[in-house]
Amino acid sequence: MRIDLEAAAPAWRQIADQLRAALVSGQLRPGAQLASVRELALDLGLNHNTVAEAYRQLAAEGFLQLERRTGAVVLERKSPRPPAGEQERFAVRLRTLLAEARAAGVPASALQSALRRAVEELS
Amino acid sequence: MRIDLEAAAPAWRQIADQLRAALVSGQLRPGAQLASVRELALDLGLNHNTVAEAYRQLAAEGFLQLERRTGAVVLERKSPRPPAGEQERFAVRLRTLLAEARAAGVPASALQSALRRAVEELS
DNA sequence: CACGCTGTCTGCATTATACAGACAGGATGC
DNA sequence: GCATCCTGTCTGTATAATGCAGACAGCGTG
Repeated sequence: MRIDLEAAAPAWRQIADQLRAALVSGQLRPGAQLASVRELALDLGLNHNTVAEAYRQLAAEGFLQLERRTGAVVLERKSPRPPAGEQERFAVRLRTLLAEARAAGVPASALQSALRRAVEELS
Repeated sequence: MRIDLEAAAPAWRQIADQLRAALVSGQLRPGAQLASVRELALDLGLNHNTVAEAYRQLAAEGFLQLERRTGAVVLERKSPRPPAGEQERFAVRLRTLLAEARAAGVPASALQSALRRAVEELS
C-alpha cells in the first residue's frame, strides 16, 4: 500500500480506495482483522487520525465494524441497490480517466489492453 | 457541460476534465475559439477566475493558447512521450474506479459492457 | 486496580478553493 | 486622438478541507 501526499486526492481517501479495492476483490474477507489505526499510520508514515478517517469512510459504506476494544473487522455486506444514475456516473468517470491517459501520451493500444484485462478480471 | 460543486473534485478540475475529453476526442479541433472565461463562468454559474484556473491548467498541458485580447484558442499538440509508469498509474486508477462502482452496487455485467464500449471508442 | 490497547473527540496550523474586484493590454468606434 | 470594451491576469479574502498533536473513553489483562 502506497500513499502520495502530493496527489490531488487526500491521503484518507487514498487509503479508503485501496482498502475498498481489496475488499471488493475478496483479498479481505468478512471476519478479517485490520491493523489498528496507529499501526497502519506508523506503517504509512501518517497520523493515526488520517487512517481513522479512512476507516470511518469504509464503515459508513458498510464494509467495516469499528469498536473500541475490538478494532476494525471486515463485515459481511450484501451489494446495495445501485443509486439511480450510478452506471452513467461510472461511464463519465471512465471517459474522463481515458481522456487524461491519452492526453498524457499513453497509446490507445495500451489502454485497450488494460481495459480488456479489466473485463476478464470481472468474471 | 455540467459542474457539481458538492463533488470531491474542485470545480476548476471538473471543467478542465470535460474540456480535455472534448479535446482528445476531436470535438474541439486546433484553431477553435473557446468561450471567454466570463462567458463560460456565466453559463456554469461560477466565478470567472474558476474558469480561468481550468484554462490555465489546459494551457500548461499544451492544449490551449491564452492571450489577452485573443482569448483561448485550441493549439496543435503532438501527444507527449508518456512519463515512466504512466500506464501503470492508469491501471491502478482503473482498478480503483471499478472497485468503487462495484461497491456502489453496479453489477459486473454492466461494468463489462461499459468497458467494452470504451475499447471500441478508442479505435 | 493500574496498565495497555482500541477507536473517538477537540483544537489548531496549513493549504486549497471559490469568489470579488482591480489591473493590463490591445482592438474598435467615434 | 482617445474613450470604450473585451480579453486574460493578478491580488486579496472568506470559507472549507486536510493532516496533525494530544487528550479522552471504554474494556480486557496482569
